[in-house]
Amino acid sequence: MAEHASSATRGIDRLVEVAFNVPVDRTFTYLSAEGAERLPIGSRVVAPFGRRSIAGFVVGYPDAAPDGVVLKTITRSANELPLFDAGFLELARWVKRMYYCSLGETLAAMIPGGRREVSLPSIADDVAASQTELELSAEQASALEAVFASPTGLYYLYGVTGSGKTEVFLQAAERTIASGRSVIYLVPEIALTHQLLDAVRHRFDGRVAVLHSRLTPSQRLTEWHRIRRGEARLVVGARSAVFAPVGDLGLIVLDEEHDGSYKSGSAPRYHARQVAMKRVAEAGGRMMMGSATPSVEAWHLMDSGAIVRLSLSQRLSGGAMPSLEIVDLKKDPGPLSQRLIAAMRETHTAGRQSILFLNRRGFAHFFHCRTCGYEMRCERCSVGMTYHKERDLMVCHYCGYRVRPVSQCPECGSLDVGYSGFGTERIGEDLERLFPEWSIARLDTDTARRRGVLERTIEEFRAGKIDVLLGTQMVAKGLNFPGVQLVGIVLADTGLHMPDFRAAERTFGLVVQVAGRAGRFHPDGRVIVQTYAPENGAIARAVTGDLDGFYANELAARRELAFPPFSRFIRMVIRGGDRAAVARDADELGRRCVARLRSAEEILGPSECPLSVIAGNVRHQVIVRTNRFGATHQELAALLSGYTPSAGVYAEVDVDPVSLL
DNA sequence: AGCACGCCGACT
DNA sequence: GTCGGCGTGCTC
Repeated sequence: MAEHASSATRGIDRLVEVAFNVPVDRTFTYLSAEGAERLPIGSRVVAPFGRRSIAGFVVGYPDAAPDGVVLKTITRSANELPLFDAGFLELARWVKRMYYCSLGETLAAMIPGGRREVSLPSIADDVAASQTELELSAEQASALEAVFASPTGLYYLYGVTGSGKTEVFLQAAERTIASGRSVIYLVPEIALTHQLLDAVRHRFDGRVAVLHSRLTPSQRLTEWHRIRRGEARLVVGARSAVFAPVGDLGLIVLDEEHDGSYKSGSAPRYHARQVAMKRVAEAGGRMMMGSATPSVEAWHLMDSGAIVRLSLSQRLSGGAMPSLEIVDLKKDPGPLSQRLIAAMRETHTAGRQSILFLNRRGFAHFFHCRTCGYEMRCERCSVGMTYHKERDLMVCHYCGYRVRPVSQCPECGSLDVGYSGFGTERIGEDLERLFPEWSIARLDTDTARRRGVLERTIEEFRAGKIDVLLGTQMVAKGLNFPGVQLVGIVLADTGLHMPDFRAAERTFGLVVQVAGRAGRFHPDGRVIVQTYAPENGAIARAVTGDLDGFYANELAARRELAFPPFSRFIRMVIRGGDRAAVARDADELGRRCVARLRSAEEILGPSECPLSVIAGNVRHQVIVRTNRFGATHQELAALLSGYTPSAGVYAEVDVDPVSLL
């Protein structure tokens, strides 16, 4: 008692540890308001910080005040329940450590930013999706049984589009919830469609919380508290939903596991798959991944047995695998080959629909001078400018910089200039000219910019009011249209020549995924793949459906180069406006890495990034390759804690980078 | 990251 | 003479 009294007089009882969303790898000690209850872990508070007042999170109770500073007092605590508990905080500390950022930055990324709860948008009544459990095929049923044969483990539903992965996921979720535990169901943002949401809302009624991008921060907060209260037992959402504060986590579903959007592009640069694995391991739950085109890493883990491979080989609902044909654009020139045009005519005559896919926006990708070789590049980035005809602008797709098009070379004045490298806008124009009497719709971020266009176009296409749907990624993922017979990939090579070791994997995955859009509901689906590189292994194997061959070949190549999954990368990008300062800092960081990362296999660089300038920032990189990740990670943490770049220079650390551009 | 304080050029 | 450029330093 005496002890308690004396500590109270010294104010120990009032000390709270607060984490702020600032890139400073430490927390700060405050006094809670006099006479107030001690603030619980997970409280959001507002406190004076420097010369401003900002929100932070209570993360602990120091048992001593720091030396030499006058403590400030918490201004107020948000009038709400704590946002997280000790277990959640442990997860945040793990993420912070793994991805090298501050605790406050991590918590800010894990927790919705809303300040007050609000009512949620009402659910649409017009539901076409299946509302009841479907009968499982023998293959589906045995996959489900395999998952539930053990209380834990990592499983992979490997199966073509239309093989019924979703139904197995939903029934696994139902069984998990029935056993009293909770479920997190992750999908790429683009796959958060009405179809899926209607299905889960009707099957799981009031027990589901959906976290999608159209929610306001306040609406997210409302869902967050519903999850914390245990009201929602199934959480459906994109990447950040992996942090949903469910109690007694029994299952995480990670659909479309190969999708790059599971990796965060800003601090903390976490991968939802890694976080999910960590969470199920801690909770003693199961994890189910699924894709028709697993990442090479996941395939390797399946080969090794670390992930159980459950194959779904048959298409359901009368669908059959489409026929795939390759068109060599060197022999039947594009952008739209005679073969593809003929196939579109046949499809139209048969009263069916076509989808054309091209992963590049705009009209043309290069403006160049045939006299002096000039090529128009962005002033602020090291990439070419794309011509957008409708807007009559040259646009940089990295930073948005735009300039007026010119009709003569800005360097030598020659009039012998031209555009090359077609995008969706150009193909759209070609289609209008070729098929003037058809209804053609284009779907990319340029046309979908206006609100409602995306939904309306999809609806009209599904209703058969559109003959040809032309688009980028948007038309490639998650959408199923009963009337589609033909899918044309306008140029399969787009990502192939990127200076990135995952280029082949991405190209392969894209072709297989897009091809899966055809023949989903009919046995006569047809896919035409146009390419300048028909002999390329990734494209050839995608077209022949030789998935085993692709993975075996790709893994052999990665093993040869000692690239992931046979090693791990940690990438550091040093960027800033001052070229000399960036080069100097990158050299210094590289030297320190060589000296101190004794466990690393190799230090690559420092060198210029392939995209050497973005938005006026010069970019250099150091890539660490290691077979002893734990040791290297620890050595790097020590190194970074004593490293401060020059003013105006920033170092970004990316663990297991997805892109090396 | 903010937001200050800090020292050198073109304006009422 | 001031207003203001953004360099660098700190935040309990």
